[in-house]
Amino acid sequence: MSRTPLSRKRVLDAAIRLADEGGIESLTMRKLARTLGVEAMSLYNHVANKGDLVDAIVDLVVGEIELPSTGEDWDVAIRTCAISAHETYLRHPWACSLVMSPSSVLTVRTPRLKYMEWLLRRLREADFSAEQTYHAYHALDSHILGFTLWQLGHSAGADTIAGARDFADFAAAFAQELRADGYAYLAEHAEQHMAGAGGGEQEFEFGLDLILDGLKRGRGTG
Amino acid sequence: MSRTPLSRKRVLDAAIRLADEGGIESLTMRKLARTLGVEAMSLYNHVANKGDLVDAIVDLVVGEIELPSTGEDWDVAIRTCAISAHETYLRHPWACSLVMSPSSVLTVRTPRLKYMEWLLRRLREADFSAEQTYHAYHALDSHILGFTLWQLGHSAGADTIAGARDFADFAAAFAQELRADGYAYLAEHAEQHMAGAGGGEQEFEFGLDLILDGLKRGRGTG
DNA sequence: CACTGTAAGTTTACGCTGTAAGGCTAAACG
DNA sequence: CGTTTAGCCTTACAGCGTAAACTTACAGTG
Repeated sequence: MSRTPLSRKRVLDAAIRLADEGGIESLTMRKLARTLGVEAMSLYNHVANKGDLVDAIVDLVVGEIELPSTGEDWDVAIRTCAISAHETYLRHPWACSLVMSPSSVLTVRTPRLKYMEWLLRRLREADFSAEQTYHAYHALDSHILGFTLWQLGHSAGADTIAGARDFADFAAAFAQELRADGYAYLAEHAEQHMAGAGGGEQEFEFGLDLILDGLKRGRGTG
Repeated sequence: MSRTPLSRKRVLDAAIRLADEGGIESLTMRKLARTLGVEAMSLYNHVANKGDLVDAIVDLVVGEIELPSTGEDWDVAIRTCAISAHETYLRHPWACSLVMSPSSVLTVRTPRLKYMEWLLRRLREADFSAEQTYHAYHALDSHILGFTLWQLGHSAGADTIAGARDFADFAAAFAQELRADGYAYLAEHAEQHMAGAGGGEQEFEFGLDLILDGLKRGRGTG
């Protein structure tokens, strides 16, 4: 009967697929089981509970982030890593907020530890002081997660709009409405958003380079 | 009978109090009603549904952010605003992730619009180009929300630890364990975290100034 | 005064959630 | 062969958001 037997990997892969398609709130034990042709309770043979399941798929996602091997300069290595993280979180839009969400400071598992250790090591080996590294790490991680989450929030809405009607018309009408309500600068900003169809890579790298340049300038003086 | 009649304000205030105390996931229509001495369905006379309730309390929180009146220099005004936002989100730890969370790009209500418009206006009036303003806004907002969320996630765990046992002993043991597992730099980082008892203001302002300095340097050249 | 319309609160009910407890089946082992 | 055990299923429960219908209280009008 049981055609392909369940396994932790099969469960986790299906869970990621489900979350990628419908968002994390659509990931339900019953629904996940259904996509695997199984009953909900069977999942508990491979997963302790839903929290464990979620932690595990977040770890899988964090494991996708590229950590360039030693050899490249610290700044290009960190830049590559940050961009890879950004792309990874865009591929799995539900993961970003889970990585940041509370309740996960002592539940941190190895892929996350490896990521953190890698980033800290590259900074320290680039001759940043312990204190500078401490600050730099936070500035970088805040930007990676914060910006990506921000971008995800706003692209979710934009998709809805774009799919609904003629985009250009809608954008113009929306900006006009904002201006009528006295939000002139916001209207300008919204227009810039709707004009830049390519997504947020440019903005992401702008902020990233702001931080990296600031770090370079401060190195040695701390 | 009904001693103090319900009202939207009473409902929202109670909801904020509940979320402040037990986190957003502990905010339940039934529980909220109970704290108001009322049945769950009564709330729907003052609130369209739970989504509306949540949107409304997020707006109240965003409304707490200080937007310095014109008169101060743009950089100190924005710095004040960013720090006020940081403190506000620390006061209401559940709000930060909601502000960033998807589904809220066209649901944005006036307090959020006012905040965005204010920040964009200060930048444009400081002679940043439209494009620079676009990037600067994202860099700033990413840092404010991203860093705060990051800090909240990690302080939640720290609180648990601190309350549980002798803090210094625990911290030393934790760092030692990390080192034993080959995470030397991470151990150093953890020690820095546990040493800095004051919380994250210092780190927040470090990243903020990194961005503000970068913006100052780029102004006019774009 | 009675009559009526409306707003506010309650009751009941439905379909959803995560998961504890226990039963069934089939392969693995002595 | 009998027994153990791992994997899966069934049932059940408490809690969730909320639709629909019911009850109550009060304001306005004649």
